[in-house]
Amino acid sequence: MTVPRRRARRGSGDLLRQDILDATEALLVRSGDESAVSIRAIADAVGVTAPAIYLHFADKDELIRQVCQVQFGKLDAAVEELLGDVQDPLEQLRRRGQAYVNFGVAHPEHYRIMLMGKDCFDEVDLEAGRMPGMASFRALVDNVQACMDAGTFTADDPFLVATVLWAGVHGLTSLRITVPAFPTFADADGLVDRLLGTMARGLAR
Amino acid sequence: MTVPRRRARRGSGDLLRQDILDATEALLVRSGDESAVSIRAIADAVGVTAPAIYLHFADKDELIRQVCQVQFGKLDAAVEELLGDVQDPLEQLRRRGQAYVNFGVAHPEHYRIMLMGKDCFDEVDLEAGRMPGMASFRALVDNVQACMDAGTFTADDPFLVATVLWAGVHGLTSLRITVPAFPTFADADGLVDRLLGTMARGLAR
DNA sequence: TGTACATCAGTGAACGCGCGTTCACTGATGTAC
DNA sequence: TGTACATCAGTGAACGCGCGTTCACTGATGTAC
Repeated sequence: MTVPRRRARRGSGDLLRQDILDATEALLVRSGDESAVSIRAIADAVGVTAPAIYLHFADKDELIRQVCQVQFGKLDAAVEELLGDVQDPLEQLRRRGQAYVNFGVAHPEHYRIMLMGKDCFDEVDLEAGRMPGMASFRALVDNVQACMDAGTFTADDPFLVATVLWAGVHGLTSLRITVPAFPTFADADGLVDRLLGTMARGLAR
Repeated sequence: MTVPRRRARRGSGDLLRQDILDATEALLVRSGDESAVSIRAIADAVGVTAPAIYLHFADKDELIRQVCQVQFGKLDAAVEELLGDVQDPLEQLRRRGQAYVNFGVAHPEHYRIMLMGKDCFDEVDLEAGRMPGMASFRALVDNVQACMDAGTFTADDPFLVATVLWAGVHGLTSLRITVPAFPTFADADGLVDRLLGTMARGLAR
C-alpha cells in the first residue's frame, strides 16, 4: 500500500467511495485495460485494503460500470464544450465529431470500456432504453434534424442518418486507438474533417 | 479431456499443430474472448494435455497471433468471393463493404481479436509495414483508384479516401458487435448500403 | 527375422502467481446516561 | 465530566480457483545391425 489512508469519520464512509471511483479511473488510464485493474490494485492506490472496496460496491462489475457511466458523462461534456456558441448546424456537427474523436483518442482506455468491450451495456439498461450515452446520441439526432431543417441536408430519417455519422466517427476513433501506427493516421485532425466533409457532402441537398 | 487423442506417427507432429489452431479458433468463436480461451481448454478440446501445446507453439501469444493471421486471410477471401465477377468499381466497393461487415458480424470474436483488441499487431510487423490485413487494404485502395479512373469519384489521394471508407465500414461493424441492441441496427444490411451510399455520394464527382 | 537402441510425441505432477471474494475481528468514533 | 456502550469504517488472514509454464518422465515408433 502506497500510503495508508486515515479512516473516515462516522457517517462519512462515502468519501472513500468517491476516492475508489477516482482511483479506478486513474488506473484504467494508466494500466490500459479492465482486466489489468484488480481490486487489490485499486485498494492499494486508495490506501486501503481490498475488502474495504466491498463496503461501497457489491462487486467489481458494479464498480467498473459506475466508472463507465461517469465517463459517458465526461464525453458528453467534452462534446458540448467544444460546441461553444456556434450556431451553424453543420459546423456544430463538425465540432461534435472532432470533440468525439479527440476524447476517444485522449482517453483510449475509457473509450475501450465504453464502446469496444464486452458487456459494455447492462442488459437491464438496454432493455429499458436507458443506454448510457443515449443522451449524447439524441443530441446528435437533433443536430442532424437541424441540418435538415436548415436545408443543408436532404430531408430523411434523422435517427438513421445520425447512426451512419456515429458509425463513421466511431470507426475513426476506434481504429486510431487499436492501430495507431497506421500510416494515414499521422494527420489525425485532417482525417476527421475529411470523413465528416465527405459524409456531409453525401448527405447534402 | 473429452476424448484422448491418438499419438501422431513419428514425423507427423505437425498434424497436432493444425488441430490446435482449429480448436483455438473454434473456442474463440464459442466462448467469446481471448482471455476466456485458456491453454488448458485448447488442449482439452484437441484431446491432449496442456504441455503438448508447447511442442508446437512457443507460448500462448504466438498461438493466438497465428490464429489471427489465418482469420485475416479468411476475411480477405470472404471479400474477394463476394466480389464475384462484378466489373463496375462502385458496385465492387459496395460489395466489399457488405462482405466486410458481414464477416465481422458473423465472426465477432475474431473481428475483436483482429481489430478491436490490444496488441492486435506485432510491433515488428508494423514497423516492417507487414501489417496483417494490409493486402486487403491495398485492394481497397486499388478499388478506390478504379472509381476515380472511371470518373465516378473525384480524383484524390486514394489511400486517404480508402482510410475514410475503412473507418466507416469498421465503425459499423464494431458497433454492431459491441452494441447489437442499438435500435437502428435492426435493418443491418440497409445500414451498410446507406453508409456506403452516403460516402459514395460525398466522394462523387 | 530378431533385437538393441535412438528418437520424439506426448504425459503427469507440480511451480508460483494473482485473482475476486469471505469472514471473523478490531479499534476509533460518537452517544447516552 | 466521566464512563459504558453501540456503531461502523476498515483490517488481516484466508478461501478456492484457474492461469501459463516447466520439468523429469514414459512409451510408442522407427531404424541399424
